[in-house]
Amino acid sequence: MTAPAKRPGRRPGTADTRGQILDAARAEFASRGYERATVRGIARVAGVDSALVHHYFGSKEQVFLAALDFPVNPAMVQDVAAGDPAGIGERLARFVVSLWESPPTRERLLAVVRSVTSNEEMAALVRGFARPRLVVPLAARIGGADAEARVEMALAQIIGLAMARYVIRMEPVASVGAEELVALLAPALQRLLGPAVDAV
Amino acid sequence: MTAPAKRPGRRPGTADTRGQILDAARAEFASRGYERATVRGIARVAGVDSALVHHYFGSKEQVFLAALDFPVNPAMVQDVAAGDPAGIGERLARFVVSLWESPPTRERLLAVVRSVTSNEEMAALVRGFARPRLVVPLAARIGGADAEARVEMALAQIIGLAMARYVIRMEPVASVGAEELVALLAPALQRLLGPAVDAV
DNA sequence: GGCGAAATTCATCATGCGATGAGTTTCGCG
DNA sequence: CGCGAAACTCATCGCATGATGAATTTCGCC
Repeated sequence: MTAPAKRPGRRPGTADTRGQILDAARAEFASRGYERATVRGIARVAGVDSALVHHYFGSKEQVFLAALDFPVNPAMVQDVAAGDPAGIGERLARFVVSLWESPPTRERLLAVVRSVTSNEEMAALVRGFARPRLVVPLAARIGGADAEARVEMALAQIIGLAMARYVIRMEPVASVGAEELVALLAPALQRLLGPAVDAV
Repeated sequence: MTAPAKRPGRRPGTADTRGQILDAARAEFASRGYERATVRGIARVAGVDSALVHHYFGSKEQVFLAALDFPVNPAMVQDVAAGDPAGIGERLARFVVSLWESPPTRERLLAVVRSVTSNEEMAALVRGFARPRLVVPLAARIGGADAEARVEMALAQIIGLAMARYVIRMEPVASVGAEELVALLAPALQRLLGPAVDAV
């Protein structure tokens, strides 16, 4: 009645076990970060022996990389950058919030955020991704002397919001709905990225 | 010439060994985060047997807490909140940058940031600190309907900047000087916390 | 229907960790 | 100067981890 007496050897039928392992890995890495997640834990969640994880992926690090499989392609960033500069904050906010509110993407992003703080390789990976793929294109689009720095401030706003909402879970931002989130983020981003407003 | 042949037993003279252990712990926790830092590593840096760390502090967690000893007192926040609302962004930016540019404080903050992502207890600690000590007082001061949410966006901007600059080390913000940092941060914070400007 | 390849588990290793208890040396009070 | 307490190391335990290699079962092709 309980455990179906798991015997060694191939299981009958066709199940996407590899996929289940990846799902389990994503969940574990997202909720614990790279260091704290364990191959055995992933195997347990996937309902599988830990050696099978090694069989498919070789090492913990490779499971991690396979589980990430990053879902932001350059065209999306182009779509955000193009169009009316007066709406760039809103478009970027909507894009970011939609990424975070989609569970599979959120898991990947959380895994990255949770791992980047204690893993220099992860930091290097993010660094190598962010600058050419996000900072430079967006900065080119908005123009101005300190364009890159302003784009990075916008990125910082986004990263920090993710930390506050999903990692630290600070109230009230942890609980507001997606639409209110956009309403909060959009103006902040707009002021960083939009045409000069000469405020202060 | 090499190692002075360390024997067991109390060492002659008076050395602040406990303090050295705390320094080593701060350095280790700051650069690796809670999970990755090890009691043995701390002991090695302090030039001491790992059992001595346990002798003084009992457990790894208690070393961590002792190494933190948080240096932000409520009066500082009051100083930032008080005064001309038109200057609150600048005052807060200067305060934050001065914290991060002071090495001992930076180590403590980095330890927190590096640990909060993979340690729910740490997250709870930050949550319990941020809301009553920072969010509520500042929100009360600036007023308005969504004051708390706006304060948290400002906090998010600060947290995210710390991540970008010190953890991920994204260029250019990783390398700009303190004064330029203030110049970048101040307007962003001002727009979040200052009197309504009705932009967008 | 046989056979190689793929899928799966089992048993096991070496390593590094946090922690503990016992032993040794020095300090400082009386 | 004696003696208890404090500072310090050593040896060791038990545990969890990542990893490996051999054994077992099923699949799918010829």
